Amino acid sequence: MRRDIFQAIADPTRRAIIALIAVHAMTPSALAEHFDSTRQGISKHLKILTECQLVKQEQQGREIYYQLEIDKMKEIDNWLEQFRKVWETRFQQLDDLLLTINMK
Amino acid sequence: MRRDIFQAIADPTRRAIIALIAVHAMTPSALAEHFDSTRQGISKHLKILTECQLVKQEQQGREIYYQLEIDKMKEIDNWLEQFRKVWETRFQQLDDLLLTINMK
DNA sequence: TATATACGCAACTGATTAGTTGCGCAAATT
DNA sequence: AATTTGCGCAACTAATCAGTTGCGTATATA
Repeated sequence: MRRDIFQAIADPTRRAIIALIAVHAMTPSALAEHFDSTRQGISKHLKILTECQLVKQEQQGREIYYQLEIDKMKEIDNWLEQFRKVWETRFQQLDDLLLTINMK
Repeated sequence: MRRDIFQAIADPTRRAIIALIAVHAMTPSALAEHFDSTRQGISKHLKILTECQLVKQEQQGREIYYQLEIDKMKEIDNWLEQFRKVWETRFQQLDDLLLTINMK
């Protein structure tokens, strides 16, 4: 069982679920209406999202509302940080190049 | 064959490859030395990374240098954009809350 | 109290995946 | 010219994954 964030967002259905519950919490049945698959299928995705703590549950009577743990999404942002440095450096290099050309 | 960026970065070995070649281009054999798997195993990962255009090749004699297409990484950043709005809103809400408390 | 609804869990299936070994080919070295 | 090195490709295997159907259980409604 790999079950990390990156594995969680690899599936397009899960990314769609994340986008939906980012707006407001939803039940598995409500979510399933947005997709072609069954409620159980969506539940499985929610289980994976829960296991890697991207999602938390809130029981209300017989309904369970799933909500996005927005802070967990920042982990992806943090991972991207190391590459942001690279693309800023490359941009700087392009900048330097343009400067050199202008100085000719 | 899914083969999109999110599927590409789902594998920890591929993320490690990306991090390595972000610094400078490397050959499959050189990359393989950093991992427990075989050169062919690494080549398979490079093939997936190439297919989703996260990586480009440059042949030099019999060696093939693989280089990161840093711009493609920005696609992940773009996807995160929609959630940045959410976490900024939540932050703003917390801010508003604190303001309300202070006003009491 | 009977019935409908919302859900999770378990078992199953077909597809995909990460990894392997074993080629063959082209470039470099001897 | 013979050998070594670097590589991609194909075939295979074991594991994982997305999705299904079929339960059981708890909550709500009639």
